[in-house]
Amino acid sequence: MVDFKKMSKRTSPNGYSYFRELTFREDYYSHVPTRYLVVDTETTGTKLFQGCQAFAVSAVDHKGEAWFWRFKVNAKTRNVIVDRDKLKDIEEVVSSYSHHVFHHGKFDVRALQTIGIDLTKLQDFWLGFRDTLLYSHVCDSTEDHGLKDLAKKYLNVSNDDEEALHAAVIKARRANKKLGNSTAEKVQEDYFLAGAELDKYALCDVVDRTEPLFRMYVDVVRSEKLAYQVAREHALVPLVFDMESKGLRIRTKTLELERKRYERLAMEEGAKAHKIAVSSGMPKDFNPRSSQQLQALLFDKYKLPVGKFTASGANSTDAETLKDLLDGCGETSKAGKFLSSLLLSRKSYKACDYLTEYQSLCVNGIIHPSFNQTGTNTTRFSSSDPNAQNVSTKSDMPLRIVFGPRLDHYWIDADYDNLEMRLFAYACGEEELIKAFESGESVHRVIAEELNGPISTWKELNKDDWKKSPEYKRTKNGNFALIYGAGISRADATYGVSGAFDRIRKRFKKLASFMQTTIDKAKANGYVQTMFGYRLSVPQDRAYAALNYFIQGTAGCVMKYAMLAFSEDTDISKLGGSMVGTVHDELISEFKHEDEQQQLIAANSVKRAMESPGVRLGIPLTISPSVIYRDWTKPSEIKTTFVSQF
DNA sequence: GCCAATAGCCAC
DNA sequence: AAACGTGGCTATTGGC
Repeated sequence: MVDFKKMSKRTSPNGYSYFRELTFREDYYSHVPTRYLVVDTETTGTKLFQGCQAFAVSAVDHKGEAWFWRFKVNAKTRNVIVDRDKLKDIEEVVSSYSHHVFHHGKFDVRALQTIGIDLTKLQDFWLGFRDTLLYSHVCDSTEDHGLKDLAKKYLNVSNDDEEALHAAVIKARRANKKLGNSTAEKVQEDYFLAGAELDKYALCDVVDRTEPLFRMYVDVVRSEKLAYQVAREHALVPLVFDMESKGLRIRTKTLELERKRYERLAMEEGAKAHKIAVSSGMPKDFNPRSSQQLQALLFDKYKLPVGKFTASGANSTDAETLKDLLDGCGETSKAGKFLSSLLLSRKSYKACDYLTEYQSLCVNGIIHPSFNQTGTNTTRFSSSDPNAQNVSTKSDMPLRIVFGPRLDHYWIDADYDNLEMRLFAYACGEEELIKAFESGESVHRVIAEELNGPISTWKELNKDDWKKSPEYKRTKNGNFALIYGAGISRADATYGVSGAFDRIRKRFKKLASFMQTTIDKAKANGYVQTMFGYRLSVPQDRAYAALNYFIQGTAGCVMKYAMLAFSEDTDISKLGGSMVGTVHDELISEFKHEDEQQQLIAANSVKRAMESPGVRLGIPLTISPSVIYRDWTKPSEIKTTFVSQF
């Protein structure tokens, strides 16, 4: 087992000071500053890179003195009409405090930038920055972190103000529409149309909600000794803020060409499917994107055999089911022709939808995904507008091709090698698996041989590439299922070997006992702690997920520390490198193109930064950086020379 | 017109 | 009751 107590030394690996620095800062986050200002903004929408702006600012200070400023909004263009005097006033008040409290401050700081107020320029702004959203996640990672929900739950503040505002906005929208102005998709984005209801609501948010919540959380964090974790989340905010500002370059020409290509394919195949459906007796307005109408055709008209069911008991029409049906009825039958056109058009629609979304969020060739520190139950980031963490890598839909480094720049794209499985093996202390990791042998293969016999006896062994053999692939999936908390039957089915789960537990005894202890702990305490001590509450009715929380949570922590290391690495800052995105175990950073020697320094530095959390844990986390010149689908290998010291 | 539920599918 | 985790986005559908 890893001796987590050893870590209390708070030493920092490879010369990085972030662990020590966070310890120093614990005091900041477990005490209420003597003077502070709570700030909130109201905006014309959430997409601040797409023209949405702040139109109102509310604030209250430690003494209870409150302010409210509001700007006019042009209802036609949705542009905020900025009043210079008010702006000056806001700046004067805000800059007279060294501590600023927000709920989701990253958003408010960005919102204020849209009207020309840049808080990040204030002296030591990020040091005085406090965010109740971050406190909320540290104190209870699983609960809803929305300001209204928290205030209702902990302060018993009603949502009357929001309901009144909502009603007023719906009314105002109708009037606005009559004037010929378009309304936003969501009611919240039209809050600027309301009158006094908005003013009241905005003040409530700071006076009755954020300010008292802040004081409450500081107490909780002090008494439950969570300040270190709060410090870590706060330390990340400026890095994430800069990462979002930087954004990813979109290869706009490729995007448009690909979008058109997928669109054409979607239309063509959709038309074929439609024609067949109508000739089979479906109405002329038959919509192949409707699962209900599909069910009527496939299971009522064609009488195809029912496969699996959806959560609510309907006959599933997902791709897996349709492929099975296609295998069953053959490609030449009417139903078969329909199904193959449908599958292709659906896939193409999907690609087209993604690309259309990217296009709509692209500004001057750059896209700025949000990375949300509190968006998951497990310390992972979530990403939105667009979600940069689910860009298709499929060979028949390689959408990563539309993302790439800026001109005269390259990316260092590095991901951890089998991060979660590795953390699992080391956390268990399972020597044989650890040995496999340290010798570079495939752990999936070790387990595959346990379940299927020696590799030489595998039935469908592909000699050139055993990783493509079904034995290997099934085992890999099974290992993931294990980490995800699968039960016996699901695990066995995924491994494709009956009794697989039990055999693994018998062979790897420490793995079995670690799984059980983790679940027991979660049942007893209501939470598990990652290897770095971040507390993750586990829903009581789903204790089986505890292992996943532990592993995924530890992996999430690894990435967060890696990002801290990246930002304090002097070689990287000398090269002007900056992070542009992360996909859970992958970190993408951008550097200006100079020469090969500098590129090697960049790759080595990224490797050093990303491996440093492993040094701290005593777990060798290996990463292999690659270089990207043109687009995200084409990494080229770079030989690094850096070796982490344990 | 508004909203929530449902289904489907992309990533790790 | 069910038991494979964490997310985000779009389209359809039906209730109010």
